[in-house]
Amino acid sequence: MEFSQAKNKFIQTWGALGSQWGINKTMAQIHALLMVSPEALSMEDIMSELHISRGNASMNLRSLIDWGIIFKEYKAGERREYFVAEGNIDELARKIAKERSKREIKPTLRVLEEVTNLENTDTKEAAHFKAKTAELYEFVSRADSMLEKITDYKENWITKTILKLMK
Amino acid sequence: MEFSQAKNKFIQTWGALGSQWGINKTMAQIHALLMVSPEALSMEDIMSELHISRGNASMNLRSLIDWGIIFKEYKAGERREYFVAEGNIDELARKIAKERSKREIKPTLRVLEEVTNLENTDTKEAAHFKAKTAELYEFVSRADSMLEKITDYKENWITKTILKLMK
DNA sequence: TTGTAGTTTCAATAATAAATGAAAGATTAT
DNA sequence: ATAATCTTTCATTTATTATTGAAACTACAA
Repeated sequence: MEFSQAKNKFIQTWGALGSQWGINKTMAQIHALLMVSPEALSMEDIMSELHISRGNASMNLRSLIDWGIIFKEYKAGERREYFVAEGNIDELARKIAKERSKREIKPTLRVLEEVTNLENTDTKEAAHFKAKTAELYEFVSRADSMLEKITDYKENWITKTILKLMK
Repeated sequence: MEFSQAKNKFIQTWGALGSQWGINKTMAQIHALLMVSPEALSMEDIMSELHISRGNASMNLRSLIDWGIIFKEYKAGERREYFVAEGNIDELARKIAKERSKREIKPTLRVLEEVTNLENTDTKEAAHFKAKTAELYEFVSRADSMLEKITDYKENWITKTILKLMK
């Protein structure tokens, strides 16, 4: 396979994966492009490589920066901004996990906690509801804290230890 | 809070969470409804509780069955079908993890493997590309196998062990 | 075999989400 | 100041995804 073909395939695949995970396609593609670029790229570079508009590029670059997985870079004597991706993949995973936890899991936990505090458990339905949501709360909370712990070890020795444990 | 309010809030929240994870809203809502229902529900029940059409209900029930997280139930002497959710939450998580791995992670791994096999690494770009995709392959592959191992232990002792280890 | 009670399919429509591009904002150089 | 270069915003358009509903299909009962 040609380099340009391989690169394109990688960007498309990463974009598709993004969509399935609730991240918009372009955002994932820009990230893919920056990951495999040895040099920082300008907005123009990104627009022309991915055939997207200025507005689209601008907005998605901002989102990626908000997520903390790409950074701005300035070149001496140049006004234009350049962008690079987080280079360390463990760190990338850590940031994504943290962000999704903050945006999705934590709010869900708050709702679960709220609805499981239902006082009135007269009916069979209400009692079952309370039990199930409590169980769900426990589970989600446990999973979230596991994820947090696994990803918080930057050196990632714990991951290796776990894998060894489970051989 | 009233039971019916709490129930509604839970269903809405679960639906919203689903969308963010690439699962359609109705599918997640049906699942939420069945999870908190002590009795099996018919398609009619689901349609009227969620105010959705027959076609929508039928299609999403099928998807949920394909995922293995809800089941059909037949009542003696009744022609109509009833549905119940997987009751065990660990088992639910295991099935979801397995399904997403099969549908998304495994295909991604195949592409990563393919593109990283690029022969020609003359240019700096190509060399960097090969290195990055290889690194990504290693990472995704490691994460996938961890997930598999964690969720495969039905009794889940390993999860508890890990949490203890990381205190 | 016809009717009844149910389920599935799928083309049409509606709802949602993403992308465009032109105008407005910044920032630096002259 | 004014121009030049670059970035951001956001109303509009376009693309994607979900939903509807009516017809086709299935299985059983009379």
